[in-house]
Amino acid sequence: MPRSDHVNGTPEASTSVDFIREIVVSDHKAGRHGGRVCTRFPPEPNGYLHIGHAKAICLNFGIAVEHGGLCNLRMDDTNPATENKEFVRAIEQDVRWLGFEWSDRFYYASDYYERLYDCAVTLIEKGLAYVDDLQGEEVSQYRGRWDEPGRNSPHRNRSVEENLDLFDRMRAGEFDDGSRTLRAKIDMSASNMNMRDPTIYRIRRQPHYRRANEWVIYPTYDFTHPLSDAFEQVTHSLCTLEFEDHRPLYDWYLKALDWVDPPRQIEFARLNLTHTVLSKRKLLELVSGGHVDGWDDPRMPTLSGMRRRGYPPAAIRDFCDRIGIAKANSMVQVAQLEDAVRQELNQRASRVMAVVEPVKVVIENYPEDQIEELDAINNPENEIAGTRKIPFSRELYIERNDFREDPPKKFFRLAPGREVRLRYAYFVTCRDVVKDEAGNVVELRCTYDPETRGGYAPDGRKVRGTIHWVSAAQAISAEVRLYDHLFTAEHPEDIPDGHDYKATLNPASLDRRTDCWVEPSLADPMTGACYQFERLGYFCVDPDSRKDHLVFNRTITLRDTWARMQNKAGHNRKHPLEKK
RNA sequence: UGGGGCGUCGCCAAGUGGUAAGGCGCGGGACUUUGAAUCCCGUAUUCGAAGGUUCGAAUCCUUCCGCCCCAACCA
Repeated sequence: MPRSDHVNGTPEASTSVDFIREIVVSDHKAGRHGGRVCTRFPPEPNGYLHIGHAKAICLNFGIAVEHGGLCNLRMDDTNPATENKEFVRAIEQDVRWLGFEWSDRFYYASDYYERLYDCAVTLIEKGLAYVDDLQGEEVSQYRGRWDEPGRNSPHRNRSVEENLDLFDRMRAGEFDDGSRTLRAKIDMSASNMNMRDPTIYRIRRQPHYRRANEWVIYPTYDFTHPLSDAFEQVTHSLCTLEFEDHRPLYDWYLKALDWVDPPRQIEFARLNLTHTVLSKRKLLELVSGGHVDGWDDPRMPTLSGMRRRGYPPAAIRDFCDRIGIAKANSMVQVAQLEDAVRQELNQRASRVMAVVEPVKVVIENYPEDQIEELDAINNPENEIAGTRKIPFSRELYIERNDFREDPPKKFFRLAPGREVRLRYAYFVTCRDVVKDEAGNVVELRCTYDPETRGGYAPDGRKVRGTIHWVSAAQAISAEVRLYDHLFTAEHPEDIPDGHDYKATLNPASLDRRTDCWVEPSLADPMTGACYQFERLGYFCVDPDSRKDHLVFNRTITLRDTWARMQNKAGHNRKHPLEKK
């Protein structure tokens, strides 16, 4: 029993927090930043948000909520070449969908361009920045290497007046793209490469999606970011590990501009997930290369893809809580995410019956024209969800793999001469198997026991198997899209040199079934609604769905110990390109 | 090769000198009109390694090993 339990007297209070929250809590307690807590989520609108961003969103918005603070949503748009409005729209939608709200604190770095320009002028005036005429290759030559100091640019010692004049003319468009830059005057021999006179402004004749042709010079990330944070009075600026090296520069800019009560940058490890990729470059490649059907393809790790797939936002938030925040590079197993999704859906999803791969069953001793209405429970996890009526008749569909002509050991489902329970209906026994010329099973002839209505045997006899079904005459036809991991490789990015990660794309990641049957209660579902198709998994209504053509996405399967038992025979599905 | 980080169970991850939380996964069992859910039980004598300090070390010191990031006018 941890000692803290006794100290604060609450036995369950040993909830540990991550190192960032620890810092924020202690800053808050110490009354730093005037007792305020303000974070921000600063995506660049050059792609769609993915599950890795969700981690950052939950962290930033979560911390703000925990302290009665604020979290800003800011478009970090300083590179007009890659950014656009569609991405801004999608980002807003996804953050909102995830369950967070920023009211009027929606900002654009591009709204700060004038102010940033003024800051740059101040740096020049203080002798801390200069206009450099070195270009591309020369710059990197002068920068030196890790183990050798760089050299000062020959233009490093221009007068303040000359710098001011040149910088003004850069803005006015007097110089060609790339011909000059504004650089911070720091230290060309710094061991941290970021401090070797980093670029502040570059010349780019590139129309901006919001500022059009207003500017021909654009500020760099390293300059823009600390100042944007400062302008917005952010207190804690949380970012990923690769920016750790940039922190001295982040602090330098704020110090150079005499910023009072500057924000503090803290870095944490970004998320990696098995069986997928999370780099913007690769996601873009999957979309533009047509390997998936857009950013919101249900197989994508994007938030819009997950939304379409039927992942509840609460499950994603729960997942982010579970994985925690730390500084060690990590690779989270996708099973962790899937478990969060199942847990959420198990509570929420209405149970219905649907048959994805149908085989017809005829109940020989059931009256030809009779239809019964049977009671079915909507959600055993939630009593107030109530019950519904489902029709039963002489002709039904059951799942093809719930029948085996030659059943293996421990197979509890239907087989010649075997009795099973049709869920909420009757016990039936298979009497005959009808096949086509090719030997495929096309129909099962069964008999039912009228005494077992509702699925109960008055004589107390047991059946091991209960299978789902739909009544053929009332069933509604539907398309069902079954999804699997986008990559068969557990670590698609970790493959031998000379190979393309796309070679590990899973050819079976999408399996469209067009001849499925669902129970009549599903006649007119709302887009996005989620269901559990009993014994199959969780499904949601795809936006492609129409009243006369229902389309369901399989969000995730149910746990399937039977399938696992069968697979145990040793074949793991490791991709041939996977290492070791 | 210089700088910055990180190494605790298969995967995440607590732990902050007092004798290794928790979750996922996995294995076993109970229950079962979803082979689901639920419920039990089991899963690190040891914290990258080796030395040292200490009554006591995952936590402190030393050395070593391994992994990640950095030489864009990307973010």
